[in-house]
Amino acid sequence: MGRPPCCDKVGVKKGPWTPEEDLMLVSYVQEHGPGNWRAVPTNTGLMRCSKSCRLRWTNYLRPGIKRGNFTDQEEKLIIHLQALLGNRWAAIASYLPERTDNDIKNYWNTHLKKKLKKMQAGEGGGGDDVAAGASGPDGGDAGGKIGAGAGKRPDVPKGQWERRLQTDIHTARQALRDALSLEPSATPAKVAPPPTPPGSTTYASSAENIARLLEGWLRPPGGGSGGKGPEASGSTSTTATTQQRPQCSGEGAASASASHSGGAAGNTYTAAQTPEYSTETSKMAGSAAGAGSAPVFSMLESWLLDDGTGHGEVGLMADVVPLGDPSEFF
DNA sequence: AACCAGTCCAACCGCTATTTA
DNA sequence: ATAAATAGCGGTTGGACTGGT
Repeated sequence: MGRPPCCDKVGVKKGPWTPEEDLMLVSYVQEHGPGNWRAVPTNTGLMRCSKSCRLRWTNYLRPGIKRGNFTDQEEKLIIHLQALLGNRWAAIASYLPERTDNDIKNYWNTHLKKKLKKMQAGEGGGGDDVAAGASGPDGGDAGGKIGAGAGKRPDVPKGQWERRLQTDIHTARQALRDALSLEPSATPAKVAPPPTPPGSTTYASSAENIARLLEGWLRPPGGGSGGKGPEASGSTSTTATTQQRPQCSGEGAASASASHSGGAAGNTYTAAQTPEYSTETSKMAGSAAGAGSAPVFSMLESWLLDDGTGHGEVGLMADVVPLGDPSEFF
């Protein structure tokens, strides 16, 4: 009965992606758009399973992805959303359109978890407001999956859990308001896009990314500090190295003529054209989806900080957060 | 300079949810 | 109504990198 896992097929390549593969995938998606991942390997000739292609696109090649350091704002947002939603990284990521769920998850596991632990140890349980969320740093439902049974409670009527969710939203709003007001310089009403630290990399467009990748890839070995060519130890790590650490391939961003400041503007496949990217996030970010995080933060914050009761609280939540099993929230 | 332990992150794995035939 | 196929999510891991000794 059970279907065989797609990746069990023989001849399916695993491991790090090469720039060439990235290029193939990007050009395919530019032409056809994301989705129908099943067809991607066959149509592109990639020896990857569809799952791997989708993951590569959403976590790495998709336009508008910001990489590098998380800002304090983002950090606080993640902490509070995690307290509210648990480890539902995709839902949390919907509030941070420039970040992938994988990124947020990694950041949580490597940074924030420890940070909160330390803080809690230091506070002796008193609790900084940051950790004052519903379920604590690890989330009461951590690891829980929608419908995953283990921690599942008896069915709650939808109306009931929505009311409870709304109550939680009020709590979360209050907590977030507190957190955001801690920022001395950042007036909630207009939060400038987080300044990009010198070392961090903003992924303006996938085409640009690929251009940069290929630049490093095609460079004769010995040219750069990280310049092991394809022939050296296979292709592994070239991708990660060049992308994670742009300085390895020379000036990195400087080599890219594409519009860096305009986010995805320079890409032929704009964020607005990307269904996956445009659906939820564009509701918040509007037409400026690729222009940095400001619009997103502004809308979110204006919602969070809006004292006017009311209209559309649940609506926004329903728009932004895919509502799963209600029992996950309690 | 060499070694080692810790950190970080891209990618994989297994599962559930949703869609389709 | 049912089963199969596909998409998506969250947890985990492997390996490169970094900093300390």
